[in-house]
Amino acid sequence: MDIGHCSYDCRECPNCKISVFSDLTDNEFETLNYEKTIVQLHKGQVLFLQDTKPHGLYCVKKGKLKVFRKGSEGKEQIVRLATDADVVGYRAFISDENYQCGAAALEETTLCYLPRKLVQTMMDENVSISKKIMKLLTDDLKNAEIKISDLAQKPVRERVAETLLTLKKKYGVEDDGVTLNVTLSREELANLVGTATESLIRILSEFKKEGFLELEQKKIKIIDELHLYATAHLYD
Amino acid sequence: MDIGHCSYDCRECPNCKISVFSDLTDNEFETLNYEKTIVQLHKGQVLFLQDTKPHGLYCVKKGKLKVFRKGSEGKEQIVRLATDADVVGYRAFISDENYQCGAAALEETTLCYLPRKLVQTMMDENVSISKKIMKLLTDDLKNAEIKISDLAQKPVRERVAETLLTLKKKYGVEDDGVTLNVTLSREELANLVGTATESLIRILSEFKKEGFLELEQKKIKIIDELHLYATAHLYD
DNA sequence: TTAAATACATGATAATCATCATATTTTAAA
DNA sequence: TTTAAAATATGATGATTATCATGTATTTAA
Repeated sequence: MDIGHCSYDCRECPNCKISVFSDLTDNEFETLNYEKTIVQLHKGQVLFLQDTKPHGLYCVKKGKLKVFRKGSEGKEQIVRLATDADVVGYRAFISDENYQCGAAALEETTLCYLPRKLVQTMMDENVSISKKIMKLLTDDLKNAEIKISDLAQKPVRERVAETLLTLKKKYGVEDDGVTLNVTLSREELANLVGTATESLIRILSEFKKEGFLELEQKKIKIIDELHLYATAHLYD
Repeated sequence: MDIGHCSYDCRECPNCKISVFSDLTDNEFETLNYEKTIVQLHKGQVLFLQDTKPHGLYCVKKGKLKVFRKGSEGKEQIVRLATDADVVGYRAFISDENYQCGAAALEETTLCYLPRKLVQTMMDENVSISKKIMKLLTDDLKNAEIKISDLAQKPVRERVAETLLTLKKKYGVEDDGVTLNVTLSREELANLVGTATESLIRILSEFKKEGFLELEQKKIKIIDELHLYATAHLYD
């Protein structure tokens, strides 16, 4: 994990228009520029560990991360995914508790680290930040509640279909228009769906046989999106 | 669902000391008293339905509620429980979306309904309210994330044990010190655990045979809490 | 480049869990 | 109170899913 001081103006960051920090004054941007730290993560590297204490929060400049929780048997459940302009590690930070999830990079990722004091000052001075963090929380809670009812009610096959569609929505596709723009191992995909790795693999093969997908190593191409939607039972 | 205008001063409400509205000025209390509406729900009555539009939020004065989500097969998954001083229906309200969960009373319940405008004014004028709502959100998100990893990783038996302990923590016990202070049907318990009703019933019987519980109709007595903790695998 | 390690894949099997059937008990209604 | 309806309980069965075993492919490191 490389850490270095600011090398660019946050106002130049393309995410600043859509992120939590979009409505800052010039003064606030100056402070942000000065106080923030750049964090560079290689694929697989850990940003923070479950059960450790947060000292600030992270804003994703570019890259992809998984947020996961380890069960008693050591198996990890991916609870959420993050990408450009997302904020990670903010739940524990806001509620002043230890992280209950860990986070790790899915690919080369650049983040900005904002130390506790900076965030607190900004939240106190600028109401729009609180409001936007609240929006993050409600969105995350919404998705978490959907995930709960899915896990309790849908069979694995439906959840796999749904997960693939979620991945497309979250990370988009490559230039060919079909290849999911994210690289996950089968194990990670299984940990996202909430199933055994072998079951996930089997269902991917089924989907391939049925013509819904094409698989090339870790690359997944969504060929028949409509049938995926149908098997996911998303709209009924 | 009985609705009536305020008959008492919110400052008298025992929940006001611990709820979201603990740090109000006298002026704000006056407005609250005037604008709020009392809602009375009998057991089983619905407070709001999934996919409908929220117009305000509800503060539980006294009672118990379930917040649940209906799956495509009509089965409901209980996502959260509420009791005195809890706020319900606030996620959808804050993010200005339709309810994605419904809510219904588990017993005779009294709530205060705060209409949209009132809440918005109060949140704008009083920062402490936003902060406390944010705390609600982080707590709910935390619990939701735990529930996700439990559903994905723990077998039903462990989840039943954990659910019983959660119920004890949330609603406490009767004067005898062992009887759970909440009445749920077996189906509701199953919908809370995320399993089939028959499976839930079977495991309750197991726990009874093993001496962890005593069952008298809908009343559940926790006799051997330590063994329940052990089977729930909560601390490892 | 080759060997070792890791990830992926698939079959066989076993465990978990849901569903169906049915009986009993409890609750609600006539 | 009596009857009907609903909830609870339990057994039998089948489907789903996890685990284990093993083989193949892919990646990584020497």
